[in-house]
Amino acid sequence: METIRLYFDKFIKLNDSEWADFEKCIVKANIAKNEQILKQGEHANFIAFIQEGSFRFFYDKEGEVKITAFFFKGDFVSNYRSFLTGKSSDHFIEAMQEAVIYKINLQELKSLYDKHKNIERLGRLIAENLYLSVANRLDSFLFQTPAERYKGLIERNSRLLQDIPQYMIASYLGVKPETLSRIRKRK
Amino acid sequence: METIRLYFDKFIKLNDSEWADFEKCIVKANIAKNEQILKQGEHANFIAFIQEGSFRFFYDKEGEVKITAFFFKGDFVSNYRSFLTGKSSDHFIEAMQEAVIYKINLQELKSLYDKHKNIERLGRLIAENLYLSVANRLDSFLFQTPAERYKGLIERNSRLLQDIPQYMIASYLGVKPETLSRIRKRK
DNA sequence: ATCACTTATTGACTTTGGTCAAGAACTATT
DNA sequence: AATAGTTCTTGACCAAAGTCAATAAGTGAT
Repeated sequence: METIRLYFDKFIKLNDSEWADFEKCIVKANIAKNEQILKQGEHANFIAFIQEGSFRFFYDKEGEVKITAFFFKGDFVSNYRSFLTGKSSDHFIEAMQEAVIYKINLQELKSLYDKHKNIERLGRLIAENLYLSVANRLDSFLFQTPAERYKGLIERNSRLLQDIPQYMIASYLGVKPETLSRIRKRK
Repeated sequence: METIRLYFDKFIKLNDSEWADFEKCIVKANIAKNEQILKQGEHANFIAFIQEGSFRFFYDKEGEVKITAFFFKGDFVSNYRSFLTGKSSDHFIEAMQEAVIYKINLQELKSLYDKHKNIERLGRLIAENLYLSVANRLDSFLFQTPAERYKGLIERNSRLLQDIPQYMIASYLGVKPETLSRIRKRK
């Protein structure tokens, strides 16, 4: 548990009493490859911190699969919209590799927000952080071509993308697998 | 000032002492049409609440103008990314009509976060709220055609879009004015 | 090593939106 | 009302990505 505390320290350093309460609400889970930690139609009543492994966040309507996000080691994983609004998720979250996560439940997090100002602040910092990720991703669609998005993605994440099939990367970039194949060839 | 308090009450009800401190940090400003409240290259050291009027959030590189967002009455307006990261803004924010806003300075907001737990919470709620807006906008690019984006936009905002020229709406939707003109014709 | 299965590439063709240019419609000012 | 300046529409053509189908390459299991 101390290893995960170091990760949270990057957001905010909790004192021992705050951390003790926080720790009580965290549940460690080992996730098998291809296991789904959230299904379409469920409410995302948790947010989880990834200690090891990676996840895909995808939408599946009548066999048409679209990958909206990848989550890697060190990221928070959830359907944050569903988490915030209480509405049911339109996406699945599925482990792409064996994974270790620390889950915290929505209700418990809310009472931690009430109890500790610093955890309330942690909640703000997480929200701001997630805002920045999604704003960056939106920008990549507003201002970049698929080829530029691909270039940026591999520059930032080449190692993590190593064992992700190309058709999933294509979906994440918003193009068809054939198109990504052609993008890769032409440079 | 009491009218604006009602708006903030929708996020969180501040008690009189919290509100008194909050109010001290708020600066009312009257903005002329076409006035820029943030310029490219500046750091967005404020966040503002719109009491009246509307703004466009746009990027201008060598005459190529792209509208990334509109902000209306009741919205918070800023370059939130620049606000959070401290980096300079790559966008302008410009009033499309005469406007009345309440600005709060970044440093002052930070000390309010330190002083009042409820304002810290307000900060979280604002961040969560802005997350949801940008996530919805990203979804509109991931899952919708330009025609669907247009339909959704006018359904949600028809009144507010009344006096915005079509070429700006096209830019917001990520298409050229000619294309929007054709979309409108074909239905 | 072989076979089955999944993933990636390639080619031919279609669809959608972009580009460029001309003209029509609208607005504001005198 | 006339003019100038925007904004919007339309047409002809172009470019980029999608679709469909065939084949190649890669992966795992026996």
